[in-house]
Amino acid sequence: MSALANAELAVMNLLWESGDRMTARDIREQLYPDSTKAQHGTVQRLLQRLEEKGFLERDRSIAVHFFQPLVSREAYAGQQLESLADKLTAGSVAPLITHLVEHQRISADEIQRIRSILDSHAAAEDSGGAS
Amino acid sequence: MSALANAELAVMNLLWESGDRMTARDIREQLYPDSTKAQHGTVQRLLQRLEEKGFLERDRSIAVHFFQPLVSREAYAGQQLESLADKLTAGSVAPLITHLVEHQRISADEIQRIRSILDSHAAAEDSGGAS
DNA sequence: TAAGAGTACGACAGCATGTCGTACGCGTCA
DNA sequence: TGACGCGTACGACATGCTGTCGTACTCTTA
Repeated sequence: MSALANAELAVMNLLWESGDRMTARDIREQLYPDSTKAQHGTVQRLLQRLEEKGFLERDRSIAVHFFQPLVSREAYAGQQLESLADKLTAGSVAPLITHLVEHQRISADEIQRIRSILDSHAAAEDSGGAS
Repeated sequence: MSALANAELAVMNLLWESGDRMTARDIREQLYPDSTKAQHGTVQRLLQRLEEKGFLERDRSIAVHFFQPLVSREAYAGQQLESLADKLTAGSVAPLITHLVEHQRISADEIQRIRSILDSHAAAEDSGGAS
């Protein structure tokens, strides 16, 4: 999975936040509030490229297509993080966290949230699925 | 801080791994094992751009310059992770971790490492450095 | 001073990106 | 039925970044 450019990410953000499928018109109106005629094509182009990249799905059964994400924000974010770890820290996420924690770029609140994520995972492992 | 492209990252990797300052020649020989004359300029260009971006420092006091990183791998990695979180999850790192944990893209070992990072940070907060 | 090694940087091709224009399809309504 | 509006498909282009190379200049040293 490749990375998304700015405008492409903006489109995906709309789709992720809408929670429902959208038409190209919906997207254009939100992306370019002073919606001129020209931006029409721009949005179509962005949607087309996002479809090629496999980030969204297009319902062609109706004349006016509907668009919805194929990749969730969480999946994309997770994959980006993985790719970062692969490139920089031999696939390991811990060093990334280390730096953030040590330089206080993570709030105590965040730390607590992460800890409880890890804890709940450990609990699941214990009760059931450990390999 | 911007992102590094492939060739630039390769140079930084050499510097990070060497643990010492390097000359352009060192870098060229490791980056292009079949080191032709032309790659000379390529490496110089890469080094120049990395210097402009603030990723490395050049010792000009000698005719043959020495290069060393200004940004540690950990700092760069941490910053990239932050930037990722800013773009995708409103600055919060927890959701990124969540996905990785839930989809088992993190080993139990890694989880343990992260947990101990968080624990040691909490200990430091308790004993002394809380704001 | 001539040669060799190194530095500085202009120039270029390739690629992705964002943008626009245009051709075409399809339904609607006078 | 024909014109119009709206939507899709996509070619084309300017821009910016990257990696690459060539070339001019500098410095040291024999």
